[in-house]
Amino acid sequence: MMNSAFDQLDTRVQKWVYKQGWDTLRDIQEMSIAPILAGKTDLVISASTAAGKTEAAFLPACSAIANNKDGFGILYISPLKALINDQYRRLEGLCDDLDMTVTPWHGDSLQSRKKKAKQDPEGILLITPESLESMLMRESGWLVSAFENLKYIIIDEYHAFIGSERGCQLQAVMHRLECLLERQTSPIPRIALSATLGDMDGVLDYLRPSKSIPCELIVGKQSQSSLKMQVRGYEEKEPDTSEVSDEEISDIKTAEQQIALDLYDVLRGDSHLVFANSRQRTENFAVMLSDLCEKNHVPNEFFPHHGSLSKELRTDLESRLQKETLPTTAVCTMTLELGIDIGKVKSVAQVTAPHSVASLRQRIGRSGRRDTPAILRMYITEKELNANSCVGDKLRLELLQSLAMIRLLLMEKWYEPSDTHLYHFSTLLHQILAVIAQWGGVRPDQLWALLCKEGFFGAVTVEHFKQLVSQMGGLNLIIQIGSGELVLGELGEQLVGHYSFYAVFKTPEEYRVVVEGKTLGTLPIDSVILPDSYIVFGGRRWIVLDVDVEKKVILVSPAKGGKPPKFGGGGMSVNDRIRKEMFDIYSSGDYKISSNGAKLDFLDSAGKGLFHEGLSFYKQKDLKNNHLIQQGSSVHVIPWMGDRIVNTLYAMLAQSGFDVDCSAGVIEVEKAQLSTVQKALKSFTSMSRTTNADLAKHVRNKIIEKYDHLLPEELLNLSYGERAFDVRSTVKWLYEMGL
DNA sequence: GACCTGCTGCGGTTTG
Repeated sequence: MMNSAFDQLDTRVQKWVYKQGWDTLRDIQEMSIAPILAGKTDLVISASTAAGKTEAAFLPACSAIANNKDGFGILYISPLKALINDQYRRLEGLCDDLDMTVTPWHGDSLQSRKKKAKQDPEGILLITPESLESMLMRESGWLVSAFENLKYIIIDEYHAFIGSERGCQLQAVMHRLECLLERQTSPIPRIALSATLGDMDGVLDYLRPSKSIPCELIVGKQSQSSLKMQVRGYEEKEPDTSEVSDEEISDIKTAEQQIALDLYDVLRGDSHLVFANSRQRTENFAVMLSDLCEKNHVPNEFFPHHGSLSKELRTDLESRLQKETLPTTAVCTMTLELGIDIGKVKSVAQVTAPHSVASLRQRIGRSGRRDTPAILRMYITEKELNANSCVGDKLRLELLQSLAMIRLLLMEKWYEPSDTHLYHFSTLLHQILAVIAQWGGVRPDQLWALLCKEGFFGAVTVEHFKQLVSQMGGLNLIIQIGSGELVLGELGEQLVGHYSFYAVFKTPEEYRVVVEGKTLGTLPIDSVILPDSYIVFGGRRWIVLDVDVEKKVILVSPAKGGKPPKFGGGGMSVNDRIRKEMFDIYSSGDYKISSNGAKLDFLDSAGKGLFHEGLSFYKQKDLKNNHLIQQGSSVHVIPWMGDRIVNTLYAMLAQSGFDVDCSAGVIEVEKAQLSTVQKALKSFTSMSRTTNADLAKHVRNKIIEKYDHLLPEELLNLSYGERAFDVRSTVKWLYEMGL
């Protein structure tokens, strides 16, 4: 371990490292020491889970503040309360040895601990962006003294912030803090810890848009651990009700039931994760697998885990996984994708195509124990074909997308870049209110300089800003007083005064699901649940006793039967690169992965059958050369491009009066002739002066972010248009297609 | 055809 970087650490930190029994530091830990101790640059540390990012940041940062006396030396910001609690436990030992205080500070942390830290701020503060926002708004005077010796800001799970509303708020809050502490000329170094990211340059720009100090990048070596993988195909049969009796029908298994049987056989007896993509499917698989345990008279080891389940149910399952004493399979959504400490599991199963390549990678990373390979099993269902099958089914698009994502991950090492060019006017409105609340009154030019000029609402022009401020005046959110300063209006006071103000993202209204006084979790208010109906929730079956609309409570009692409720949710977006890869696979007729000159096959025989069905339809229609085909009375447009371009084509066709439908990247134009649609598409090439906002004018529901309903129509069209459409790329594509 | 995250101050009850 003797090397110069390690020698620069505080001796007590060195001793702590020896005490852990580590013979060497990991590569990222070693590389981080010099730049962090120098403290002249920002830093992005990018590596996969369990590569030691936390220590890479904290070993040198703690060394640098080891002799600080007054005030917090390190401000650590995390997107999750659970992660703050995990990190507190991880840092306790090291900080004990340094005689340094660590204070976890979020909505659920102890009042006593917060009080102590307020009287004697010292060492490390672990906090959420929302709690930091509340400190800025309510205690900015105290902040100035508590942070007077602040040396570092460490941001954990940085990829979770990039491009989102919370990311916007985080940047604004960090910048406001730097201004409050008058540190513009000696900026506080920001250290961002992140999973492997798609677009590194974008990430470096995003961390400090003003670029007042440079940003360095440290990337961990890709882990060499091997991966065992199989994709399995299933066909959903249409039951032929004419020739079989009712009894026989009940014997026919749906594809999901068959998948549950296969999962039961292969997973029972060890610990695994099953990612099922939606809360409804998660509940369904958890209960099917539990039923199989009951039927076979063995103890249940399959449990659901998702964001609508109560904290208690979730932590029980997390700690059961962590203990590693009982075989445990969690059927889960992205709640177990990253962050929380559950140790490693033997294998990961993915039911239906993953939402993104980035998330597929995170999921695989959860599997594989010491010296054993990671194992991924993917279960894909396609519908049995008949005379009425749609083009998407005939092309076997879900299977094809899964194959494309696996190839992009393993062969190209490609992940989706985050979208950092959105407007986020909703968050800007929030920040205007927050800054006014912090200072009491602010001049419009000061607001503009603080929030927009420095760059994190960079796409916002002075004109946009004026429009927004005047709209806010009209709505009585703010008032301009004689001195020209803006202060809170009546509605503004109301919003800012309620505790729900601090979070900048939108949350739907929910019912609580309660059994005998114990809360199992929540359901969205628009899911229709009636008394006496049967539901599946938390992996068990219930009958609904009562629905209290006033108190928003659903009372349940154990029962047999029932189905998982719908949880609702928005749409998803597939990137151009994935659709192009899908096109390439069918064009070459080969989905296999090349490795050292060999072709690796990873598809089971049923999956191969489905693949060849899709491929033969592709060839029959010559889709390599035709992006438009006539099927009966409908014309199908198949661009093999991402959802932004598909949405744009869809909107253009709809506004030209066509009857259109869209699914999985295929647009169906009903009751139309090929030549008519072709002519229409050709005419769109002259639409390059149409803006994304123009297309958004015709969209009915554009309310996506928390304060969208308070925005002027023009700004709402702008932000929705940029999110959903891409006219320029669409016109370019139309030209390239020779249209 | 989707998923996830967070916030206050105070009043009540339980525990040491």
